Amino acid sequence: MLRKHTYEEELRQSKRGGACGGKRHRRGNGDNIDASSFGSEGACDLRAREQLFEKTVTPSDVGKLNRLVIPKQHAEKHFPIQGNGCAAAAKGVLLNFEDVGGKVWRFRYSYWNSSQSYVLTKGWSRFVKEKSLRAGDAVRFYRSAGPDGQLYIDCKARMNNKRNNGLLIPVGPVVEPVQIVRLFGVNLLKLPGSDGVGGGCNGKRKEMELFALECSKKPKIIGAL
Amino acid sequence: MLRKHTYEEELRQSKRGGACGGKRHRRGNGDNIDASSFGSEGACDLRAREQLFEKTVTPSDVGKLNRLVIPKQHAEKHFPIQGNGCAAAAKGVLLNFEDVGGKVWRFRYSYWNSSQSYVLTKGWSRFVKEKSLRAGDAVRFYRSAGPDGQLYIDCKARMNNKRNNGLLIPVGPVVEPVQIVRLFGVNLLKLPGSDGVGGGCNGKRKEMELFALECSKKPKIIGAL
DNA sequence: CCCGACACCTGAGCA
DNA sequence: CTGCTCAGGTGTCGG
Repeated sequence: MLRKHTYEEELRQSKRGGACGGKRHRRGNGDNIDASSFGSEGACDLRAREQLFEKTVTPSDVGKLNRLVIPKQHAEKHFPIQGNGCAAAAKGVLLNFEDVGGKVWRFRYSYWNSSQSYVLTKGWSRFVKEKSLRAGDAVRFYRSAGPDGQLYIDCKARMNNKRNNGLLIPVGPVVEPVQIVRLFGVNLLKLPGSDGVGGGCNGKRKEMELFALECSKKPKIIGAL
Repeated sequence: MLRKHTYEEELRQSKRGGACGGKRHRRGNGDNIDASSFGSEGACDLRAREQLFEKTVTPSDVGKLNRLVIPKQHAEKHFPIQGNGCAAAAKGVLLNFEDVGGKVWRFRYSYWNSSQSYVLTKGWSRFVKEKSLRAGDAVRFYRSAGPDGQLYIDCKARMNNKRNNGLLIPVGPVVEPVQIVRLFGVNLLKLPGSDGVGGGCNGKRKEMELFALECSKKPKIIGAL
C-alpha cells in the first residue's frame, strides 16, 4: 500500500509521452521514422544523431548502488524533468534508449532531492551487467536529430581498462575454479545465457574496496604500502 | 528554484509541530517564550526543564555511522513516534533540541526496523563534530516543563575522558608546542569555557581521517608513516 | 530471505 | 569561507 504505484505509474508514464524522451514506450511504434531509417542492425550509423554527452563511469555507477549519476549540467540541459506543473516530475520519468544493437533500454530517470542530483536508477544495473560495464568505461548519450528525438545509449571500454589485471585475487572462500566468477556483482567469465544465478557467492562484499582501488583518483594512502 | 523543496519537508515538519519540539526552525523565531526566558547565555538553568534521560555515547554514536542510538526504553517513553494514523511515522520526524548556548539542533528521529532501534540520524554528525563529542561522553535530553514542551540537549565530557592520551603524536607539521593544539578537529588542551563556538572546525578536513584513526578498528594504513 | 529499486544522507573536493 | 556537486553510502520496502 505504501508503494502502490509500482507499475501503474510506469504505464501512465509511457502513455503520457510528450517531449521527454519520445512518445513510444516499446519501440517500433511507427512514428519515429527517422530513427528506424537507420537500418535496424548494429551498425554505428551516427549521421542522424547528435551526441549529448559522455560520462566516464565511476565505481559507484557500476557497483551495487544500481544507479548512474548524471552530471547536473548535462541532466538539466538534455533530460529536463519538467518540475513545473507536471505532478509526475518528482517521481521521475522513464526514458528509452536504444543501443547500437537496436535493443531498447528503459531507465528510470529521476532527481534526488537529498543529494540534489539526477540519476538513472531502475534498469541501469541490467545495462551494466549486460554490457559488462566497468569503472572507467565511458557511456555516451545521443539524441536523434529527427523530430522524434529518439535517445540512444552507447558505451565503450576505457582504453587500457584492464578487465582483470591482477585483480582476480581470490578474496573470499573460493572453492574451486568455476565457470562463473561473481566479482564486483558482475558475472565475469559467465556462460552466455546464465544470467542471474551465480554460484552462490555469499561471502559479504569486500569486493568493492578492491574494485575502488583501481579507479580511485585520490591516491588516498596508496604508496604507503 | 532547483532546491526549492529542500527544506519544504522540514518546514512542514516543524509546523506540524504541536508538542514535539517547537515551532521555530531557524532559532530566535520568538514564539518559544518559555524557552527564551531561560536567559540566553550558556548558563545551565535547569529549573524549568526536566531531564528525560542521559546516554553515555558509544564509539559508534560518535563515529562514521552518523547516528545516535536511543535506548528503546527512553525512546518509547519520551519520544514516541506515533505509528498510528500519522503517516509520517515511517519516515521519522524532525525534532528540535536547544543546547545550552541557545543553538537549535534539528535531528531526524526514526525507528529502524532492521535493528529495531530508535535513532537520531540527520543532523547528529554535526552535533558530534561541533561539540567534539567523544565516546564515553554523556548526552542529556531535557524537556521544558512549560506547555511548549521544548526539547533540550546537553552534553558533557566524561570524567577522565582522556582527551589525548598518547595521542599527541606529532603526525603533521607540528610547528611548536602551543596552548591550543588543534588535532582531530578537536581543540585539545583547550581553555575552559570555549564551548560550542571555540575554534569550531575551520581548518579544512583531513583532520577527520586522523580522528577516525583513533577509533577505527581496521588498521587501514596505520604505521605506514 | 536475498536482492533490486528507491529515497534518503554526508563529506571531499572544488570553484 | 561558502556553496555546490557528486561519489559513496544508508535503511526500507516489495518481489
